[in-house]
Amino acid sequence: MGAGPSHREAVIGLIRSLGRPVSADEIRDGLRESGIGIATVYRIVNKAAEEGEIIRVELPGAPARYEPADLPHHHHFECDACKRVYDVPGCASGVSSLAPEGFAVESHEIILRGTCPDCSGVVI
Amino acid sequence: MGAGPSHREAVIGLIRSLGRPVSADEIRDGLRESGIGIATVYRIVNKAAEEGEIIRVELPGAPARYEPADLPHHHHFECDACKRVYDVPGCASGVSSLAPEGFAVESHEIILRGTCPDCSGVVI
DNA sequence: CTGAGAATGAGAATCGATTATCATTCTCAC
DNA sequence: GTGAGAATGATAATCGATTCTCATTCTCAG
Repeated sequence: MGAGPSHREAVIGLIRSLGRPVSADEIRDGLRESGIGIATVYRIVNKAAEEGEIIRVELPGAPARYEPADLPHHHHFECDACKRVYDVPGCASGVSSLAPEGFAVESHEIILRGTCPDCSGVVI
Repeated sequence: MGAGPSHREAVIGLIRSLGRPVSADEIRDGLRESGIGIATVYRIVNKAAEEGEIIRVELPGAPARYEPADLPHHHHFECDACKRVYDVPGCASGVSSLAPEGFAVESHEIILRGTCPDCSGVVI
């Protein structure tokens, strides 16, 4: 039986520490000194997502990303330049009431796009 | 071969008439009596998107969909049951101002999910 | 130490969406 | 009617993401 696989701790720790949703590739790159393989990264995030510790964040045309499941309600910002995804706290009011009569809204998602501070090119 | 309208007219006409974004498969199925092939559907929508007549709508985990480029600003509702995507008129106020300091927002996208009227099971 | 069982990494396999290929068919100016 | 060139459909090929396979390595109770 497992007592506490260090790979799992490293993966979950990375996801919790970065403060933004990370892809499987980003996880492997972030832990490359440990020599972890991509298959192991997928095994760990799939299991952790199944157990409810993390959630899968899917954006159009991008690989799945993962973030802690216990974050408060928030949305995402995708940088057009570096493709990184950031968390955006808060929510717009009246989002659910946009749906026409007859549509039962159960969840919603807001994606902002543009340029992140790192890529803004504005060097002061 | 049907002496009907050209394939391009049929495809664009279907996209304009349905009032919701449609995928390449939906287009072929909607025009199956014409015997149009999936390759031709892709050729037409790619060219029309390039020319600016239609736009590609990408949602997470779904094939690309296409809708007229001249629609007013709106968003989308994806039915969890039938997977169809509907247009939702209007927009939530203050969406762009959600981004933290330093993030330059250039566009945004709102996706509502839930059950559409067709799938609600409420028969009146 | 030892063996059973779990975990791992490398790479092959798969998956759905989209694109490329190519022989055939169609169009139309002449 | 003819021929050049464009359009088409069937299907093979490709693509990126993810999963599967399997030989090897690790862990640890006995």
